[in-house]
Amino acid sequence: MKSDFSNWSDVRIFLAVFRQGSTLAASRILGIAQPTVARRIDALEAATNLTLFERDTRGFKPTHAARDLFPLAQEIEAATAAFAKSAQALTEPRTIRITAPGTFADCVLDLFSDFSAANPNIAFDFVPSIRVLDLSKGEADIAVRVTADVSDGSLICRKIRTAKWALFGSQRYADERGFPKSEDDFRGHRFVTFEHADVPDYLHRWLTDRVTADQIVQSFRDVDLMQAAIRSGQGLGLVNIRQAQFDAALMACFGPIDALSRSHMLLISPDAYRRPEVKTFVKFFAPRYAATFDQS
Amino acid sequence: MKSDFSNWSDVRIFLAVFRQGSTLAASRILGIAQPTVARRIDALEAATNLTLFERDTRGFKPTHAARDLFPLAQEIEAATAAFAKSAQALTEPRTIRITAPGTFADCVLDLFSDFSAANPNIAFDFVPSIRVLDLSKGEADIAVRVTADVSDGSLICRKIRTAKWALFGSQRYADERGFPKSEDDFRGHRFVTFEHADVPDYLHRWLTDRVTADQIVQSFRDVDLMQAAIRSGQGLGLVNIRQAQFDAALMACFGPIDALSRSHMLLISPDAYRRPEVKTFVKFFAPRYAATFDQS
DNA sequence: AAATCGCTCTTCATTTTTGTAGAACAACAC
DNA sequence: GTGTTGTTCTACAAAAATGAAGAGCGATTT
Repeated sequence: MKSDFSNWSDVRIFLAVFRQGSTLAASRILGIAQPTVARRIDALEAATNLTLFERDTRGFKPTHAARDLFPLAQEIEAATAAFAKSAQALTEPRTIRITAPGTFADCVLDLFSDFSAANPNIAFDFVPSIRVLDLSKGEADIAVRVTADVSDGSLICRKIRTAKWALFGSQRYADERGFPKSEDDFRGHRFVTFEHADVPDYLHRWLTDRVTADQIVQSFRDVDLMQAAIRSGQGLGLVNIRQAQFDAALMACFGPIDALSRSHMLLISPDAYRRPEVKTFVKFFAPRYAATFDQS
Repeated sequence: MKSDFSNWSDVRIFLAVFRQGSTLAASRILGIAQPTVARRIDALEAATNLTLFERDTRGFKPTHAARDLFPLAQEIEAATAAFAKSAQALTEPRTIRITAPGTFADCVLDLFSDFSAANPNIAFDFVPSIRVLDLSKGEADIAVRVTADVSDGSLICRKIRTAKWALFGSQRYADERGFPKSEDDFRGHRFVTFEHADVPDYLHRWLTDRVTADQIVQSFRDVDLMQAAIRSGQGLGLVNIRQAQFDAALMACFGPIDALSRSHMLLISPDAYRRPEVKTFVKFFAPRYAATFDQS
């Protein structure tokens, strides 16, 4: 009485033998040796205390007990098939759900176009801004965040860029008024600034906290226009350091302003990072993003 | 990519680890060693191409994929439980379905009482006379038959008794008229016979085929009465040889009449004979039946 | 009547799986 | 701090399952 039905795989063998009518035919279907098939049936019979097949030289003929059990064995088979199918589905590429600050889309749209061209089978779903925490709850796969603090240690966190800012002016401005030497030296200088409802205003606020309203000669809603104004000598303005490198006319008054540094992070839920398509995307995205500029 | 989900037992392990949260706790539940549990999970992950658990020093934490798969694994578990339960039910003693000639019940009722007293958990179901063939279709488990021919070779056939018959008379009859020497020597003799609607009449017909109607002096509907008539010398009559041994007054005219020999068979379907309660019954019944007499 | 085919069973060497024992590590209690 | 508990790993030896090859046996075909 050691009825120990723990080897569930034996019902796979049972079904094959039942359907084929012989252990030899079953062994061919199952891809295992015939003696093994016979041994598994012996084991199943021992486990159930039943005689499942009538053996003779022309094959294995199911007994009444086996016929009774057959439909139940099929149920098991169906359940395992569903399990396997679902497991298979989980390995297949799915839509990558990504969340990012509002300004993000404008800046890196090209990157997504490029990626989609190279990987046409990987789709994206841009989910409206949600908290970082929600990543671990599975509401999104990837989040782009500009804050430095990573609240949830279970998330994979990849710093893809540190945006640094400095105060720039033109040669003409320098000739006329000179450059301030530090952020405590703004008296008598003139500034241009950038403001937009969709963009975090910490740059603008940093300026207004340090200069009087009449020192700000103009406020732009477009970065390029503001840069043009700086170039033409209308005032000093905050520009991303790497972006400024492409504009020879811009000259930094002094070094990067640490208080304005912001890390750009890619946060990925570990579950998502296991998915090959997510890995592929991150690998593609991170270096290219580092080379891009945005205002946030 | 050798996704070969053939070891169904691994979902048993999967469920235990999922529920316990650690391979060690799971190993205790399952009664197998912890490294084995961990290895089975590794194997399942390899088979499904999924990471099912996040390993660390405090246990195995299910991933999202594992959580998705869990309900399906439970389905498999439920199906195997149903299978095991059904298999278990098939091993438990069931009613023995028995079919026999009409006269049978009267003759061996005591045997059933005795058996039931000794095996109170084994029940019987007397099914109305059906053909032998129906045994193999599973309509009954055991059949008692008196014919010699066993049509279906797949049935287990046990000859439990050969009933032989001879013509008996009393000393007084012998003194008055002498005994016939053979069945061709019935002229001038007188006979008694037995007839009953519920009993096959081959004995009676054998007699009427060989003697004239006026030679039969009396017909009884009760065997004991007929035997008493023979004893008193009223005529000769057919009596079961073994039954006659108990009645010293009865004398055989000549040897057993072969044409009247009948084998009593116990036919058992192989499926039924595998059931322990059926085996027990047959073992009990066969020798006792051989010691009993009946008219059929 | 002989040959062939499709089975099952047995044996034995090989491969695979399992268990045991112990190291290493984090969390927690005292 | 220190010890204890609960966990995962890694070896390595032991046990078990597997496969290959071949004997034997009926039924069927030639």
